[in-house]
Amino acid sequence: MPRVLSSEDVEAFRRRLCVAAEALFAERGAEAVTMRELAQALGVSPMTPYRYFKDKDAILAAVRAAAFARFATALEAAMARPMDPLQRSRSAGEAYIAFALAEPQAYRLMFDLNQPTEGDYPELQAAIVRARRTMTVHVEAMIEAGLLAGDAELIGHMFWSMLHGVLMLQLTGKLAPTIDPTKLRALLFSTVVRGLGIGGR
Amino acid sequence: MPRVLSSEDVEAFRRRLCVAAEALFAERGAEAVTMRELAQALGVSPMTPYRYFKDKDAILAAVRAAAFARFATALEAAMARPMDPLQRSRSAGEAYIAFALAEPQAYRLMFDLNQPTEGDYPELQAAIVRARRTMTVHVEAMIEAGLLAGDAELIGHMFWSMLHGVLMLQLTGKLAPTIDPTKLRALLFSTVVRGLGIGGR
DNA sequence: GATGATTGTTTACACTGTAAATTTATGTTG
DNA sequence: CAACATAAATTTACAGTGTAAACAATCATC
Repeated sequence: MPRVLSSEDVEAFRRRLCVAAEALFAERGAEAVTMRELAQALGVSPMTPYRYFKDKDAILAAVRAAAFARFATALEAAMARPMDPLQRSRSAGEAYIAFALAEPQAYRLMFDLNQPTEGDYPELQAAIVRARRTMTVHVEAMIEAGLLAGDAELIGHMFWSMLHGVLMLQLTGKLAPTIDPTKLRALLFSTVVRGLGIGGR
Repeated sequence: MPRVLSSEDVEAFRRRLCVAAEALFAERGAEAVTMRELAQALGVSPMTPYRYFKDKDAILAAVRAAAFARFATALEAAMARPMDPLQRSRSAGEAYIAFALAEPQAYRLMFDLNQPTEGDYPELQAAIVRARRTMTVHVEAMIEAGLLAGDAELIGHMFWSMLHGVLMLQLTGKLAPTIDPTKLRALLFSTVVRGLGIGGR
């Protein structure tokens, strides 16, 4: 145990801890993971994490922030290649869905969990606003391109609501067994697109 | 303490317990409520509830079942008066929203919580299917009236998804502060209705 | 090399759900 | 009616939780 930790060391350990925590959270849900087993996974004593994070809530906040960052990165990547606004919008939606289905626990940590102390973690706060922005940029683009008219933020939230709704019902196993989630999403998307009058007519 | 409990007595205590549990759950969330304080709220010792329910999970199941029942009753009431299918559908949607906003915790208990042992409680199971049916009846009516074409269950799930999405984002405080939930719901509803081509054109 | 600060560990505590032992109060029986 | 049997409720006890506080171990600096 070296006497002094460079801030890189601290950062490194924090990252290591976040990775381990994320893996455990993804397995059995955040609530079910114990500080003691998290510590064991890192090969340190149960109290060591407390040197790097105030408490379990702070760890949760860090893991959430990381998830938001990955999410934003995934969406930005999906919109990176040049394409027309409608394509870009569809691509963003697909990336959103892909992320939620690939990392359901991360998705729920981000968008389902209600962390009352959320405001105490500026890093998390920043990650959230970045993710939110990523979700509305393409709507603005569509409006600017004249494909759509109205309040960009409101319309963005509409797409968000609809995606979030199906995904949450699917992820929590609430859909009727007879329902094919993919079909349901397709119907939703096409209906909303038609309702907005995008792409012609 | 009478020596033998009639099944009415048992039922009565169970109901009393469920009411108390619901109140506590609504205040601070189900997870945060302690068996000890639930017992205290009932004026009994901490272990007494275990005579009437196997464990805390069973209490949660009972509370959820009660919530589903109230929910179904509310929706059925909203659809009771004779009206044309479109009105009925709108009325059901409004009742859905009203319930979710009036009892957000109950709503989350019903539709957000993932209770892995859900299948072990037939009463809960029954309450769930009743609620689900209530949510699709009016879509079937619309299809029969020729206002709509397609798979009733799928379309019903579409409405459900969209309602659930906005409501969850609102209830978990994820909407941007600039967004008016009522406006958002109105936009969603009108867009989907137009997209489905209901009511003319 | 002694000192002091900083890292990590050990111990300890209040709290959780609940199993097991124990008490209490009643209905049944001699 | 007294004695018992038994269901109902309570008390006690335990393993496990997050984490505060005491402690031990390491190294930079004089």
